[in-house]
Amino acid sequence: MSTDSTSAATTGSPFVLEGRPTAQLIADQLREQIVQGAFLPGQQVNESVLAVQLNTSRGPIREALQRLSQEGILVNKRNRGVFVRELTSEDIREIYAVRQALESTAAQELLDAPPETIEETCSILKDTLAEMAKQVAVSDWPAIARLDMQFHTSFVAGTGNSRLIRSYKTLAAESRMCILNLEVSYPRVDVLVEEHQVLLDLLARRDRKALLRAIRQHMEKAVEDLTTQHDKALGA
Amino acid sequence: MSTDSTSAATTGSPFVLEGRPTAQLIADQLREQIVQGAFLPGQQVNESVLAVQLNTSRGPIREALQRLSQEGILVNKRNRGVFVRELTSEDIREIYAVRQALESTAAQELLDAPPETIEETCSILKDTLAEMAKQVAVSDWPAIARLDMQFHTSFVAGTGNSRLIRSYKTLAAESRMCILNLEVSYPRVDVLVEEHQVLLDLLARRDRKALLRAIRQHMEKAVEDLTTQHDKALGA
DNA sequence: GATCGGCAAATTGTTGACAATTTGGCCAAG
DNA sequence: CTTGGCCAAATTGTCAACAATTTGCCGATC
Repeated sequence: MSTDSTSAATTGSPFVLEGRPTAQLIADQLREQIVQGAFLPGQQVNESVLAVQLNTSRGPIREALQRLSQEGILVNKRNRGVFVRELTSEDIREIYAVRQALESTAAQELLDAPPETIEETCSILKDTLAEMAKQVAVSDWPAIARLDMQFHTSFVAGTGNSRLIRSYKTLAAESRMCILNLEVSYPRVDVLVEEHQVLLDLLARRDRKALLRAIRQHMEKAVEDLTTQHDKALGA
Repeated sequence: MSTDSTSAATTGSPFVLEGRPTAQLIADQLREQIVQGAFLPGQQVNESVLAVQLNTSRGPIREALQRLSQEGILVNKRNRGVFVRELTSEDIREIYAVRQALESTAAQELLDAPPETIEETCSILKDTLAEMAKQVAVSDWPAIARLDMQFHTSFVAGTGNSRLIRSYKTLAAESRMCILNLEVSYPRVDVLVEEHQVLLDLLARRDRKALLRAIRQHMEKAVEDLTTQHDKALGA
């Protein structure tokens, strides 16, 4: 914790987890921290210390951790504790295969939706993309990773299909964990913005076939980048 | 577990939730009961009574209920309780749209897998189908519904893609809740076996295109059946 | 010197009690 | 007769203490 500014803990402690849905809040907060790399893969997450850190008891913490375990970003070893999941190249392939399936479906549902739905989605995506470009300029990689997934999540959210969204969000969190480790090996981050811009344009133009192809290529490229990076780190 | 009858308690107690992963056990047990219709849609599920019925405390019960809430078969109203989810026609369309996406992906992954993987999957599917035919003969609808989803789940499981499987299992549970209400309006249950046999044959023949088409049609037909049934019940 | 057995520390799993909140009914006022 | 607020019951949300289990270490023995 400490100074990382942006979100989450913010500050430390003056406020005591305001709000109503407590365990959910903790889960969201933790997910954000994990996904941003505040906890290293394989690291143990201790219930008791979290309880005191967040100024609550182990009950809500436990619920939150269990939730994140079910989402797959934590693993629960019986009577041992929960640990931040370590993702293998195989995991990456799995995640992106499912993402491709869901996002392709989202594309089709979106294109069959009323025009105003498409337009509103495009508008949201445009804003996200603009923000991403801004962060690319200052090379804030965690922010870029966040906006990358926000783009895709908003895309899927445009369908309004709550099951699609629910399934996708889980994968989005896992993807952010992957992307985070990609930082060093990405020579030109601006291609990221371009790639997403292509997706947005194709949606706006309602070019179904090209959009589906672009999604597939986007995913395949990501797997390529992530696995090579991953294997390289492993070999080193 | 005796068939239905009263409900949960059944049992009474000869066995006390043996085993190791307790909360998970409770969740599985509850999911099975809910999905079999032991709890009616909209009905409240009380933590305390479950705790005494299952001879445990509220802690594990709570975890199990939260898990099922996250899966979507229960809904959690803050400070009110958890209730069995009531599915609308819109929900049905959502569920089957995602199922189609995931199952199509599973088909493609399976067809790209080594032959022995396909063969083993076919073998499992064949057994399930045989069992289904048996239950059709005696018109045990809950069993048929269970085997229906077991067929599809095994199909997806054949890919070995754990994310795919995880996402699909959730939808499978929701689907069973839908199918259960379909009983009365299904004049010829044997077409169910035939339909699944077609899917199995196409997988065995590795006919990619036809298999994908069959999956799409299977899902579309299901939505058709389920929504008309649902709307009829609503109108009545 | 290596290995097996037991011991202690740490962590999760479980439990029962207490607090907070929502809901429905009841009573009174208009 | 209707409407408004108050009160009580029921249920979940939270908490702190206790129990069970796993792990790694240390010493004794072969």
